[in-house]
Amino acid sequence: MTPQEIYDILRRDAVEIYNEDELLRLLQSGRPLTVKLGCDPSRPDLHIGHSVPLRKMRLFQDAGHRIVFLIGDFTGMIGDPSGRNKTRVPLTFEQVRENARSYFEQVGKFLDTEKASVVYNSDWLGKLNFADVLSLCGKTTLARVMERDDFQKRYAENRPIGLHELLYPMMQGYDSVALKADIEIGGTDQTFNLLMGRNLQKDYGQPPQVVLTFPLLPGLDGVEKMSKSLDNYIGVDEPPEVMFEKCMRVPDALLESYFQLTTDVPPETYKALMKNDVRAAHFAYARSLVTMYHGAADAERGEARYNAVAAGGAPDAVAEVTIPAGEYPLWKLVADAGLAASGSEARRLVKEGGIMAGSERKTDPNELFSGDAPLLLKRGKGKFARVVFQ
RNA sequence: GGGGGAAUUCCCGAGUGGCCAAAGGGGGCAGACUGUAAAUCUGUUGGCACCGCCUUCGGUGGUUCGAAUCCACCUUCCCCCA
Repeated sequence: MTPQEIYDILRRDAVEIYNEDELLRLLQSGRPLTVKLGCDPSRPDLHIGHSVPLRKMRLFQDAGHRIVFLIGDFTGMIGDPSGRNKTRVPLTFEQVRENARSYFEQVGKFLDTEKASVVYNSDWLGKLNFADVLSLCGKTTLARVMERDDFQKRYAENRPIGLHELLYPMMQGYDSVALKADIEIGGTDQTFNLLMGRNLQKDYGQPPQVVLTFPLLPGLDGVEKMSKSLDNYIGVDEPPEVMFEKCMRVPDALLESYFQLTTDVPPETYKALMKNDVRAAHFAYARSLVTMYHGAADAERGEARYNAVAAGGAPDAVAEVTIPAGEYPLWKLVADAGLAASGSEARRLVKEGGIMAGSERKTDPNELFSGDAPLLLKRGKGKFARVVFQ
């Protein structure tokens, strides 16, 4: 790809570029650029929302640039007591390294980890003394820091803002100084921090990095951004069947952005598809995404399973639970099969008509079953388990 | 430093001695309708082999036959004044 082609793709997918001319000039300069991406040192379960910036990193890597994953371990080790977030347990050095290792392993799905480097910001932030920190703080003002909309919001709502939190943007910005980053990419929620890096670099006499922000992928609920904790995600490590099914659940209104941000399907193709038949477009999306992460054979399997369940049947492969032979009330089986979190929930589900045993809808939680043959249970629209008596 | 408020179940938020497993809304789950979508309507939403019992209302002690509700201390947060 020529620098111009890379530039065009970036321009198409980025929300903002600060600024475009500098980016084009850098790309055309012919020298290998240092491209920075900041990573959270906590839970390293990657979902396809993460793939948005990672796919751009890949673009740079393929063009021979130096890509750097910056692990924000310094803040992670201090712990962030901010806002509503529950007690966030500070991570230990070992945990951070372990998380980073796992993160990197998953990143391998997107790019060549051999040719990428990983750095930890504790390496330099941990060495600053108080005078250094003060001098760093002197380079901005409270008003500037408070511009950030989440600070503003919290301030307006009388929610606490830790003094150290005000310094986070400074720390992140200083990372760019330490790395002499040419380009930094991130989600739109990082805009302020990324721009802080640009400012600080100028203050430290470096050429300011170009900042590229990319859209945050909305989650399957269509409201919040995709995240594991909100359970509205498609994980890159999920089994093909699950992935396929989740793809089919992507809200219609979001399918276009999912196509654009998470696949290589050309816009003309998916736009035409969506115009003709939204459901068919979902299938196309599911196929291309599952193929990307698992391969064509798995995509076919996922599709076959989806169709079987959609037609009212049961999939071939169902999780099996073995329990000792005997007589059990239905609710107990539902709970033991893992289809309900507790006995009470199992009872409720059965009463509400949410449970099928075999091909019959059951409504009496106390109906007894004993084990001559394995029993297939179905909860709701697509959760299955087979109970085997032994 | 002084004064005044607040902490409730997944979230927001009622409740100010027994009628409270705790109103209402959000979210979740399930049913109907569908495309295993959206919208809409309905039910449900602490646990327990469950018509009864057990544990929950920031923490620890106390008052009372009885406490989410009253008292003491503690913790955390917010507001006002300086």
